[in-house]
Amino acid sequence: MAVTIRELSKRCGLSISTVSKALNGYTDISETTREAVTLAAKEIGYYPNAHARALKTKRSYNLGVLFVDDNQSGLTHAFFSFVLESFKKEAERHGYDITFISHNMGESSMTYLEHCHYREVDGVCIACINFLEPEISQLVNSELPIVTIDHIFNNRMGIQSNNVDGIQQLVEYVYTQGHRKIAYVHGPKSSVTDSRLGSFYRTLAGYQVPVPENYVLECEYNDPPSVYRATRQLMALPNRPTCILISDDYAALGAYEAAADAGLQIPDDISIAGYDGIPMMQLMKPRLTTVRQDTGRIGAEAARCLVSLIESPKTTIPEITVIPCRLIEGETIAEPPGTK
Amino acid sequence: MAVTIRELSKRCGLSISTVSKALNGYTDISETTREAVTLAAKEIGYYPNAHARALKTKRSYNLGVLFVDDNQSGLTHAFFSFVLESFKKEAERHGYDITFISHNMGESSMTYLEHCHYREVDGVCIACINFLEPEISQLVNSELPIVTIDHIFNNRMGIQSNNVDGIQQLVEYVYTQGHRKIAYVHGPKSSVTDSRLGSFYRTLAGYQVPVPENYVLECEYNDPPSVYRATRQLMALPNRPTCILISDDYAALGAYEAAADAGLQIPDDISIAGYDGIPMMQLMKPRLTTVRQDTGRIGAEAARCLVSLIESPKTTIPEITVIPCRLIEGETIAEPPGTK
DNA sequence: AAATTTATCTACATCGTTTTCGCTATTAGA
DNA sequence: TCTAATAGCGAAAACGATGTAGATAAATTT
Repeated sequence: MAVTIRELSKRCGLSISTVSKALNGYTDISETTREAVTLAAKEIGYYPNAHARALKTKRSYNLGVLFVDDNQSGLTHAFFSFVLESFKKEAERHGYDITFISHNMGESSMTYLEHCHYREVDGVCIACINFLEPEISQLVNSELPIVTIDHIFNNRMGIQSNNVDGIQQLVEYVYTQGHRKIAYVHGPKSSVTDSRLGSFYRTLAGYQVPVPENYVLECEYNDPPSVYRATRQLMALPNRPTCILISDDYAALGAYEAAADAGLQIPDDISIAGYDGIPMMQLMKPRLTTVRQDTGRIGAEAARCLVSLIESPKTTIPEITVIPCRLIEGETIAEPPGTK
Repeated sequence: MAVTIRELSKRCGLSISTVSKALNGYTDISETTREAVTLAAKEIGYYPNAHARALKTKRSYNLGVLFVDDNQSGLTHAFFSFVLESFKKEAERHGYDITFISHNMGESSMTYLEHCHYREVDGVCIACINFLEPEISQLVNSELPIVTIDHIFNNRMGIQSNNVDGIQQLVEYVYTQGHRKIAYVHGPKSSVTDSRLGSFYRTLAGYQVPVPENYVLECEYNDPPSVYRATRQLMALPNRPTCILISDDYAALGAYEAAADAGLQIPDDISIAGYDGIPMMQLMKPRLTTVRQDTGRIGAEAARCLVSLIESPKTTIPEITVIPCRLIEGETIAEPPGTK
């Protein structure tokens, strides 16, 4: 059994109130008793019971994490697991645990918001989800502190990777390498996809490079098979692109496979690039050229913002935090074949 | 604000006690009022506050998860993230949320056990950790329901993949493919490593295949660089092995890289195999031959055991649950060069 | 008809905290 | 020397639920 404040108070020969106040930094406690209490607390390993405290203070020191991708990859998501990990680390640094929000607890199914209320989380981080679901609106319209990753709701805090700049860097790079026939296998419609796709078109337009309609295909994020299919399709085109940009690093595995199955060498016969910069793809042969998103900063920033939103609601924090990203030159982009 | 039982009771024109009992299946409540209460609860979206309930009942419906690997990969662990995901799913099915146990909450650092008490978790799942740490002993010697994955404490419940059988299948397979010079790059000392290593030696002894001392090297789990180094070392041996078994799938990426850097083709010049069967490595070219651990069952079984341990402490559950695994024939094992 | 049982419901203590308010000394002010 | 201020502590009421023990009315038994 955990030790309670009552036992601690007995041991110190003080009232419960005094002990509580001593531990919580109230000023009407003498330094000597405070020290005595702190010491005794350490000795018997006292920690205030989180539930009792939450009940009284309405603060659970728990952050809800809402992360549901189309593939249900959950914790196994090749990219987001990194964001989550750093979110969690930063949250812990501030004294918060995290709780995954879902809507199927036991038999009873609850909405996301109900789950949040049930566990009384102090705030929620929403990431990588279908932001149009009504359940999400319910949550976003609630009074809960919320931070979103990779999506912006008006008057809600958001963390975003600089997708426009990322794609621009990437496109400029492949253009500089000599590519003029550049295809893009992008993810399903979402604000992230929109920024990247927009940046893709804009940058190429800047170079006056035309983009045939059939050079742009949709696939699922984090889903190699769908990229495999799209890549095969592109490779079979009469006017085959010399370079294919893929929605994300992990899914790019599908492109590696497609190339191998089509008998094409990367990058000699065809160039490819990913997006995300997950460590694993930097171990591939050839090393994937990609844009690294700073998962460490994205997650940590999200946690930091959420915490400060909770702990000092007045402070005006920038609505949207944009995290820079940077090109990683791997080995999957070469000059297009026949160049010289 | 979440809606409380008081408001619900007002709405129903009943006392708080009655409402509580109606919702908790007490028999001294008439069917009609029970229905009225349940209906009203649904209408106004009432859920009992988890903290208040936990405070009173001493049950938080929260499971602690303790997972700390040497590399601090945390949620990003290529293999364990799958186990965690299925653990979480199964836990949720039973109405439990999960909480990650750590020892650095905010400024104050607490032991794992203190964190468990603080959050009043109903039970703990321990996985992939240095099981010798004193903090772990403190936890294991506590009164908390505990289930371990891949390690057995006496009189504690444990879930284990059948490592002996897995390695045996693998060794038999490579032996059948004609290999006689088989090396093993294994993980650091642990019960899992011991079982696998033991099975490795035993199976080869059964075939009367000698294992030179320098064929067996230690590396870190989930750490491609250390496997890279070990593999390079093996490849540089005068009496080079024809086949190298690697500690785990993800780390095997280091072997792919090592082979490429040494100018060797897999599997033509050298055969390799992994262990775990994570999906990602089945997308590699060549597809990794490995032993698939059933992460779905391992995680789910761990959750199931833990929950039944919590909810019906009397039931005698098998102390140790062994989950079968199976060989996956990929493309990284071929007949040794010069065979014919 | 009185006594007893049964069926429903309610009052109240409780879980472990925090926090407001009041109490008692002691110190300072006049 | 007497009053006012202050420092340090404690009593008690919450927070939102559960669960025991009791209350009331109706039904049954004697």
